[in-house]
Amino acid sequence: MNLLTKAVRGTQDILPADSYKWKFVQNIMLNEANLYGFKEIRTPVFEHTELFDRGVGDDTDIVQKEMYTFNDKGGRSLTLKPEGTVAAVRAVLEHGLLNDGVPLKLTYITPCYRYEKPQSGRYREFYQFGVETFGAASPEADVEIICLATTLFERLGILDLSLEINSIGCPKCRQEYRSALKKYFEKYRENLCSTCIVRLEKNPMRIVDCKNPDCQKIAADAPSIIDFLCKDCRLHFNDVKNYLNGAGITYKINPKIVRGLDYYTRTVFEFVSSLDSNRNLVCGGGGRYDGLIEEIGGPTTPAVGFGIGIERLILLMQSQGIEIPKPNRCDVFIATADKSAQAKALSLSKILREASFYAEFDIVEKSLKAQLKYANKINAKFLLVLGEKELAEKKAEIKNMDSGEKFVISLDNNFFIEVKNILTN
RNA sequence: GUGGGUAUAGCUUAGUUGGUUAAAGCGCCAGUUUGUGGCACUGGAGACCGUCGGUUCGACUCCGACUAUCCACCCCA
Repeated sequence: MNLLTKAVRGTQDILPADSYKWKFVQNIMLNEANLYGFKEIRTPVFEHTELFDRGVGDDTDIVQKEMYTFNDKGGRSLTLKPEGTVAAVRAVLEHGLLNDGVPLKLTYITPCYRYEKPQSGRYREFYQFGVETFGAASPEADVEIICLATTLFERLGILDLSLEINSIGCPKCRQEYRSALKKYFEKYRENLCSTCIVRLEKNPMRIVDCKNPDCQKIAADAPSIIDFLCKDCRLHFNDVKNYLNGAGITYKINPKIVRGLDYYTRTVFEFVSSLDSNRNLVCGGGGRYDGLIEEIGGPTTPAVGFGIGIERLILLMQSQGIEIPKPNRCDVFIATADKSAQAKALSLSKILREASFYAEFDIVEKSLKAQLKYANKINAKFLLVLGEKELAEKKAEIKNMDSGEKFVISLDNNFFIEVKNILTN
């Protein structure tokens, strides 16, 4: 196929046959966030590259090899958002949103871009739903967001998601943990995989969640972050667990969750699904990032957030056979038997549409028979046929396409009242 | 970045050990006597078989490269 008529690798068109699903899911997300007090924020698709270097972290995979970075004609280095949080933080700082008092709770649905090899549930352009709470250091804030996520999944009808949580502490306790890990893994240096040998120097915490079986074996007995949490971090984590228990939210502690972005502190969590056979799909993830705002030049401000990939979510819903409500049916199709009736069809459609009924009439000059087939194809509830006879008598038949029942209605001033009665039973 | 699979009408697929006009279903369009859809029947349009090159008298079929796509790993949403 010609490149001219080909979508870019890793991108996809959402066609009319599917777009209603997106709308349904997005509406639920935004509505749910609103119930928790999150207000929508919209930020540009691209930002200054430095923002992500600083915010996401220089040595993360995302920054190192996955960003869509380009120079604009003014010589600025810009980057398409690889995730949503950092851009939201930038906007918060730029507009001094924190000066209006805390907490500041924001939500968004935004496209994100990462140059990765596409596969199931992974695209180069994907949509992310996110919520962010700024200015709340309390464990309640963490749990509120986890709560939001679980009710959201419930509302969407998704069943088999399991919540896994961990605490990766603050920079202080993490430093101790890091050196302990280093010491531990150093003993097994020659048995580690090549990437982990590099990690040993740069970021030993990532060895813990390496998927290489040899590394896993070694990591099984590695020290756990939880044993290295400082007093404050430990208390925070305990409170999170207690609140989750109190809220009846089941979870599993997974000390291997490290998360790939540099900015996380303390609570981190993931929602994992055992989709299909043995595949584990991270369907949503998030955590606390108390250091990020300061990192990009703002005041020291605690924050916690969470993101869901919409493509993955819809994939998951489809694999579970969850039915998404179909869009509204056409209320009335107005067919015309001859051209002289077209003007009337137009004006009657206009009346119906102005009253928020879904009405259509023929705009491609089909034969009457073809119009009826079309009405059937679009699954119209009612059919109204207009021709010379109807125009002359100012009366027409309207037919219930499901039952075949017919009613005579007038085409004069009483048209709307009579039609409305029939449409609304 | 690493590994594997696939590439035939809009969609889902057939295509026999390479042999002449490349099939089918769905969808689309039209008709089955005149102004009432669905069902059924009939007909029609629609594919240079991903691209380029090679082997051969002859390639959709074999070989190679490229591209695209899917899947897994890595990583992540």
